[in-house]
Amino acid sequence: MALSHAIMTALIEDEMSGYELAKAFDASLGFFWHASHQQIYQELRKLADKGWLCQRRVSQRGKPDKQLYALTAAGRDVLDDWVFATSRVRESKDDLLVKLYNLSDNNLPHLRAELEARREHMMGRLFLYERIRRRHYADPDTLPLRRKGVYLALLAGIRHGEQYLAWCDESLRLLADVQSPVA
Amino acid sequence: MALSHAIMTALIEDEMSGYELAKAFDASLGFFWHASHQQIYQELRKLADKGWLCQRRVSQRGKPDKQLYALTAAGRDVLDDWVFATSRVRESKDDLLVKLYNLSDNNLPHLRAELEARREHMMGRLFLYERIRRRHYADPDTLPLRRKGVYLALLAGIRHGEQYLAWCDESLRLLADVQSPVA
DNA sequence: CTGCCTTATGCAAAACATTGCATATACGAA
DNA sequence: TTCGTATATGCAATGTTTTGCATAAGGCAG
Repeated sequence: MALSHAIMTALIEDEMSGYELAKAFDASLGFFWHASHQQIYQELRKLADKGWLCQRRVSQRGKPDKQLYALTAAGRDVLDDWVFATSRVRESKDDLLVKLYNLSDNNLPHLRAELEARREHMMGRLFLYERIRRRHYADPDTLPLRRKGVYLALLAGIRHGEQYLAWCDESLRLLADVQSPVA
Repeated sequence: MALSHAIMTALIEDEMSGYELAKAFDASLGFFWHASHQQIYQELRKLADKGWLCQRRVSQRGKPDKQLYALTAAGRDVLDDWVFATSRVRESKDDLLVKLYNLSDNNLPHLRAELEARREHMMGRLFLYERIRRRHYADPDTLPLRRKGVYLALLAGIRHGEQYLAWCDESLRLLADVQSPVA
């Protein structure tokens, strides 16, 4: 219901190939909307069939041909309408939280390790976010409107990351002084 | 790949019917793992077919019969093993963040309204979480181990909610003094 | 006694997502 | 010259999730 819209969103300013889109997703929109290249290629074709994107083949030197996709006027309209539809909140579906319901002496060390891993992962993610913020969004108030929106999405990622990190720490602290079962 | 595990997790302590499970999901695990009743019924049958759950029909007075499902030893083993599998992080897929990439003078009022709505929604959610916390998890350090895990999951929800609320406020602030386009 | 709500379960189809595989060109390193 | 990596696209099968519909009994309000 919305990968299509995420893809069209990525094409607002520039036409792109499936491959470039996959990269762009990894570097921006994909922070909150992951999509594999297979999904992207399939969706691109569907969107082109519907007339929301148009396609043109481009030859390149030293590289295979690529298919560039651009938003059509019809696609632009669909996207604009979609923004006005009310969207519901989706829960995040984190395995780790379900696993924590199963916490026992037996799996405690493993779950501690998973918490550590999440902590590391999120730390790396935060460094990346912060670098992007410093480079492109240092002064949010002066940004043009659309960039403010992008900034707020990034900020959501940053705030979420900070909070998640703090939660990992708090969790590890609570689980730190649990006694190992007596042998 | 993990709805099945969430369901088995919900059955660790008590046998339940599909209907009861759906309710339990809405009130606890469903905070981070939403599942509709159709999904639950389908999954329950699959799990029973695999021998991870066992089924028994119970007649009730003044109500239709219900199918109770309980975790088998095999199911218990599968669940235990699953906890040890490393789980990857899933991104949250929030429509609103994608919509913010489309921010314009045109949709600004609508997106502000959506932010307000999220704010209200999350506020209600937080009240609920806090009530549960105060009632059942007032003193985390003294909880038995498994309950500590459940508490940490709840805490993740609380921290996430607080952060989300703050982000909504920050976003509304940034978008508050944007000039309406001159007519 | 009619209509609506809650309890209780389910089918079928469609939409969406993941996994594994397959193909091809070109560049640089060993 | 072979191997790995990056570019570039795709099929097929499977698995997961959503949407829409259907059934049926009992309780309660008007």
